[in-house]
Amino acid sequence: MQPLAKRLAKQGRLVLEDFLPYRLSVLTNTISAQLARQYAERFKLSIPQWRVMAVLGEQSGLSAGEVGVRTAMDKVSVSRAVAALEAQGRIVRKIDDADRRRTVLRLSAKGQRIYAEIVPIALDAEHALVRALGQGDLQKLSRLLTRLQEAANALTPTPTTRSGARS
Amino acid sequence: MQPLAKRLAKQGRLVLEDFLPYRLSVLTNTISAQLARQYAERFKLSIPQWRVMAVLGEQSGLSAGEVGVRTAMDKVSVSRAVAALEAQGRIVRKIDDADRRRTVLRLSAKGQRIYAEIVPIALDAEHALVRALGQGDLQKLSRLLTRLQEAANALTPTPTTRSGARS
DNA sequence: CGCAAGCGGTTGCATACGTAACTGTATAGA
DNA sequence: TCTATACAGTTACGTATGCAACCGCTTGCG
Repeated sequence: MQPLAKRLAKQGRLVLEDFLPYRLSVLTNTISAQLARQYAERFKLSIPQWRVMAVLGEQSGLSAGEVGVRTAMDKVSVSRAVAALEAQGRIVRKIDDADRRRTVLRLSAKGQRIYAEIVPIALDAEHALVRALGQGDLQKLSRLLTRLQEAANALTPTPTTRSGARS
Repeated sequence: MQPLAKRLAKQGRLVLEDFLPYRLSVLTNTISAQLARQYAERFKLSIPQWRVMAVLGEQSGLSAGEVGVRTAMDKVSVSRAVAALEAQGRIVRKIDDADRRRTVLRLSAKGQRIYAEIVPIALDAEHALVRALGQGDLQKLSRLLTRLQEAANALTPTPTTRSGARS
């Protein structure tokens, strides 16, 4: 950690510590590990499960596929998270009558209570991260992340549903 | 994706798409998956292995523990990556005479050739990401990431060696 | 010395994850 | 209507990953 350094790889040489993908990876992992620990300890929730609850808390009645799109998770991850959440009695699954391949997902009453507990924790965590940034910095960060994500998407061969990930 | 949105979670509600840890996670995963694919296809290298080579290419003769610090990987990951790289004939392991618990690591000639091939690819990938950003944006991004990393470190209970991660 | 405690590194085990194959349902076209 | 194809979601399988126990070596202290 240099005090006021360039911190982006320079011509020709590659210094891992300054390499953007590496820095993003370490940062993300630090944050995700921290959040995962909290969710797991307090609610026995994995990050995929937490993501599913997060989208269902905002918009109820989505199908598994729609959840996948909104959480950037592949369908297998969604399927597993949904199965676990259902086993815990936190969500309810119902086969769509109009199309019996689809299942419609909702938070149960219990799931809603947990959701209500988790949201402030998540927002606090986010706040703790951005506390050190000014208001202008925050918007700048947001814009930069959007641009980087677009650039990253442009690199991937199949810009179909992206998958995996943490947080 | 809103055209010019706030994109950071607002008071009370939690919109996953705007939640900073989530956005970072998706971004990192997109990038890491892309890099991992390239390394794997062209060099049969995993990201942990690539990281080990990256630090040894910059500074030869480190111990496994030192590699761990510089790559933000835990010692198990380092151990496995080193074992694989040695099996591929890309690095050389030598027991330290002064302290026979330690092993000193170096790239082999073959390893150095591969390293020389990979560095420009990695830098190109980084360049493709930041291409859309201006020079000022780049420095801003770098500073923001540094601040966020510091904030994230402050949250973790044991600020000892951080682990895991991709890229 | 001799032994307890600590450190560098590895291995075993249990879990998480992604890819691909599979089940059941819907649908377009002959 | 019958059949081929596509789609939603699940299961199976191989690999990767983290934690904890472990092995050998070193060192501090009696």
